[in-house]
This record gives sequence, structure tokens and C-alpha cells, in this order.
Amino acid sequence: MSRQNPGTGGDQDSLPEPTVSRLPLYLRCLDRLYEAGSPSIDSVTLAKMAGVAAHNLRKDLAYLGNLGVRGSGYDVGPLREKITRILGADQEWKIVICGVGNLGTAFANYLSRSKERFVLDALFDNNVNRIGERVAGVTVSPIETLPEVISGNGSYLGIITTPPEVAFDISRRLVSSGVRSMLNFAPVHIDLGEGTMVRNVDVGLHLLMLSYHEML
Amino acid sequence: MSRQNPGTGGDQDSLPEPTVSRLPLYLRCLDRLYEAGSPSIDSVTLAKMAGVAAHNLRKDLAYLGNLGVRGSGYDVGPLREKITRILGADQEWKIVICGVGNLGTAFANYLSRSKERFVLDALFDNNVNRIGERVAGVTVSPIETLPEVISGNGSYLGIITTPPEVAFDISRRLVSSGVRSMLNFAPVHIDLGEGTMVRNVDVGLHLLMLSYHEML
DNA sequence: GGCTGTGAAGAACTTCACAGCG
DNA sequence: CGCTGTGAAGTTCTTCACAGCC
Repeated sequence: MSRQNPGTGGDQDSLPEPTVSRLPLYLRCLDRLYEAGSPSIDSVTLAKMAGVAAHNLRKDLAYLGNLGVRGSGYDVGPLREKITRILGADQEWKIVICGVGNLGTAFANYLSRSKERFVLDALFDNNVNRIGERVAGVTVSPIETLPEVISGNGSYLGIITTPPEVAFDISRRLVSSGVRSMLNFAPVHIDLGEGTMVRNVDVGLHLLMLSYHEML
Repeated sequence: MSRQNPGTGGDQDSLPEPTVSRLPLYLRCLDRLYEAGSPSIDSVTLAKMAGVAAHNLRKDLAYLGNLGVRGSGYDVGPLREKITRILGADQEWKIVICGVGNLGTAFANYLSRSKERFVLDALFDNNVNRIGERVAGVTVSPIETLPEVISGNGSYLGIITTPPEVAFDISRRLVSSGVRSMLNFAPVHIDLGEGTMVRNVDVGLHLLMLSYHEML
């Protein structure tokens, strides 16, 4: 295994999906505890912070291995590191945004500012008027040039903020260029199987945006 | 019952959550079929369009009542209307955005452009520098003035794009002002119970944004 | 005959109760 | 004694097979 995917991390591969989706929540709480200097935390308190049932939290953390200390709780440091590694949040991700509409632009601007674990690498759009335009310091390119851009080494994360009609095509292009992790905001379910990680962003958003093509 | 919530719609109240979350997907497909002039559609084809299993689709639609026609499929028009009503997509929603960061601003700009079923009604932020500023034609107000703004009649939809620390407080304020439907983008689970609809947007987003406070 | 609707079987996740370890 | 870890029970959703209607 050479690369990790965010959400289906490497050595810890067969966690239940609902568990994985709660890990970022726990991680955020652990970050707060870490910054506050708390050395350990018990399941009831942490569950309250994260807004989940304590039963559920303990079960989730039990999947990660024997990280708890009976009688006292969980050591914040090790637990934090473990979850961070599972989520792939310890490595740098090169971000490729496909679809530079409102949402894509918001992402681009955000990412160009926060130079932490995510680096804005490329922007793609099929609108001829937008090609060549600079957004957040990166030039918008036609999707056909994707293979050339991805040729570099490193872990790429594709963000699909295109209209739904082309989302699947885009995901195929990303995969054939070697991108293994994608975050899909288009209101279609993309399931490519074959060891590829496509996280389809919750339809809750689409509830609001029954006509939000324009934002994409 | 005087108001509907998007996602937990009125007369059709006890649908399984996963079913509800797939309805927008179906609706989008039906919209396309409607525009293309197709009078009816069978479950296998529609399931393929939506990217779900046909079994699952038939079960979902069966919950909505006997809308199918055995031997031919589903009539696009009636099915479309039914789902639209369940999702509350037929009525006008007054949008109240709490937290005018990158994401909140993106929403505001989007909503001010698409004057369809959603009307941007108010913007709130606790940053003193932003109060009074105009975004998308609406003036940013301090959260304390929320009760005055919500005093009007109509269906309100609160969008929470604040940092997680204050998200819960905001949700309480919205509820006590009479807002019954909320879409929460902050990386905490908010569960207010008591007939209130808070849709916590998928943590998939948070996977990417382990440090995305800045965008909020 | 074709396609939907449905009860039953199966799978996945959550909740529970308590055993087990520090 | 306190709190985690875990097998078992319970619940919810999905898959299946076929009955039922056009």
C-alpha cells in the first residue's frame, strides 16, 4: 500500500462507514483537549463533546485497537495521532478542483489561504470564458489537460463541484489520471468501486439546493 | 400541522431517514425526465439514473403510496409532484444565514441570484467589523437582533455556517425565535429533538476540512 | 407478459449489560 | 472501584423472491 485515502485509511481499512464518518468529529474534540493540555479523557465526557452516545463512542474507538485505559479513560495524545493517521490528515494533499463555479471558487479561496495540509494544485472548468482566468492564484485549465497536471508524484484529492451531468465523466477522468480520492459535491451518487474512494457529500445539502446547479 | 420542514414533510411524516435523503436524488432525475417530455419511467431505468439499486428505489417509492402502475412504471408528473411536496420544495423559504464567513458568503451570493424557492432574508455574524456590511444586497446584523427579524410570517430556514463552538447556541436562538428547520454546516452534531428539523451536513466535508474553521 | 408492491430473509449498525482490567 | 472492551440482543435499513395487478 503506497498511498492513503482520506476516510479509508491504510492500515485500518475495514471500519464501518458510520464510524469513519464520526472520526473527524472526535478528532476535532481531541484537538481542543490537546490544546487545553488535558492528558486524558473519559468516554462519557468525550461523547458529550462530540454529541454522540457514549456507548457508540466506545464501540467506535474499540475498532481502532486497545487505546483506552480501563479505570481512567483515553490518553488524548495517542488517540489523536491514531485518528489523524487513519483519516490521512497527517500527510499533504494536492487539491484538484473540477468545476470553478460558486462552490469551487469558495473552496479555492479557502485552500489558498490555509496552507496547512492541503495545497491547491489545479483548477479545471469546461467554460471557455473561464479558461485562463486566475482564481486564488491558480490558472483555470481545460479538463483535457488533467493527465499532464496529475503526472507529478504525491497524494491527490479531487473535488468535484461540477453540474451533475458531467460529474461521473469527471470522476472517470480523475481515476484514469491516478487520483484515488475524491469528494463529490454534485447531486449524484458516484460509485467506482475498485479501491477508489469517492465520498459523496450528503444529500442534506441537496435538499436545500434542489436547483443549485448554478452554484456548481 | 401548519408548516412543513424540508426533509420531514407534513402529511408523509414517518419515512426512513435514508429514504428521505434519497428523495432529492430521485426528484432531480424526474425533473430531467419531465423536461425531456417523458410521461413515465420504470424502476430499473430511474434507479440507474439516480445511481441506486432498483430494489431500493421501488421500496422507497412504495413508502410514498401506490404511485406506480404495474406493467408500465411510474408516471413522471404525479411522482414528481408528490416528492416535491414531501420535501417542502413547493413552498417559499426565507433563508437566514448565521455566520458570514467564506461558506456563508458563498450561500448568500448564490441565493441572491437564484430567486426561485429560496429568498435570502437575513445575515448574522458576531464579528463587529462585519456588522453593517452589505453582502449580496443584505445587511449583516448582530445575532441579538434575530427575534425581531424572524417576527414575520412564513417558513424560515436557518443555515448555520458558524464555527462549531457557537453552533449549538445559534441553533437554540433560532428555535426560540420560531425557526423550525435548520441546515448545520458546523462540524458538530446538533440534535434538538422536539419536532425540530436540524440536518447536520455530512461529515465527509469535515474530512477535508479538519481545519476549516476559517471557511466558516 | 411486464413491472410494481410487499412480506420475509438478511445485513449492518446501535444499544445494552456486564465481564475484565487497571 | 472506575471505566473500557465485547459478545449478545435489538433495531433499522437493504436485499430478495414472488405475489398481485395492469
